[in-house]
Amino acid sequence: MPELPEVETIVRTVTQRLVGREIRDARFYSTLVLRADPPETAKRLRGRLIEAVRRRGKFIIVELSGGMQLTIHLGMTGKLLWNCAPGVHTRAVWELDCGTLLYDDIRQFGRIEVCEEVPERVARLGPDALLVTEEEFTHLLRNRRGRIKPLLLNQAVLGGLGNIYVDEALFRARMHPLTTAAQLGRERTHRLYAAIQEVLRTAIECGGSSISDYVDADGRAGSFQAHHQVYAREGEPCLRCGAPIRRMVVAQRGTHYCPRCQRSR
DNA sequence: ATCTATTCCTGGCTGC
DNA sequence: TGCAGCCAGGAATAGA
Repeated sequence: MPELPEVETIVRTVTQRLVGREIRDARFYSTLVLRADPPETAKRLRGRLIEAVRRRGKFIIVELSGGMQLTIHLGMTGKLLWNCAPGVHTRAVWELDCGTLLYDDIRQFGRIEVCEEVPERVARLGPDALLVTEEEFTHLLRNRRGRIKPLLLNQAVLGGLGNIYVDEALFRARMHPLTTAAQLGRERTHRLYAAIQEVLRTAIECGGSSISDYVDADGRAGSFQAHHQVYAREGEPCLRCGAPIRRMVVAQRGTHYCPRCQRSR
């Protein structure tokens, strides 16, 4: 499941290879992923130079000459692969002057957009979880009556966190997933902010988490799953106190926490 | 504003 | 071995 650290890893893997290169041709095989006309979209890309590759939240944004933007969201099972052979799950191919970039996506929850304006779904994003300052973060939580886990998953509030990293950050902050955001004081807000930053930075250093089949553009798996302390550890002992990790459903997501360490509501 | 349920998808797993 | 049924979840959407 690609979240911020996985997307960041992919962007870092492909940036140097792509910037300055030309898109010679593009092909799209799925109108679930590309909700537009494939030949027309390919035509808009042909001959463009890649000026920059950026990440915003979980989006990959490829800036092209002439103000065109290629925006990719990996959904649940999307992958960008460099110089790989296409397979049954290949949904898009970009032929560059120096190699081939593939978009593979088993479940097709991912989306590809090509347009000159910032796509609506990118414009709606809150501040990036990796770049947000503690002051901004404090402000985001203020006057929120909702519970902390759904709030952190809300991309319009904070961009980039997904289910795994929210659970891991809440554990490290020793905060219960159902804690009301507005009732956090300065101390607990600081603890949560620090936990999010720590989890994201360590996960990026590890090249992300490979839970099901995530790999970066060179096919390398991440290793942060070895550092998971609660995610997918239901029934296993808490690494801090030994109590069995519990699982419940919050915001329709599997939510993993230690009932002893994460008591504060 | 905030909540819940539903939809989109397919591979992998469970249980008969 | 086969197969039905269920589960995983990011994000949009509808409705309460």
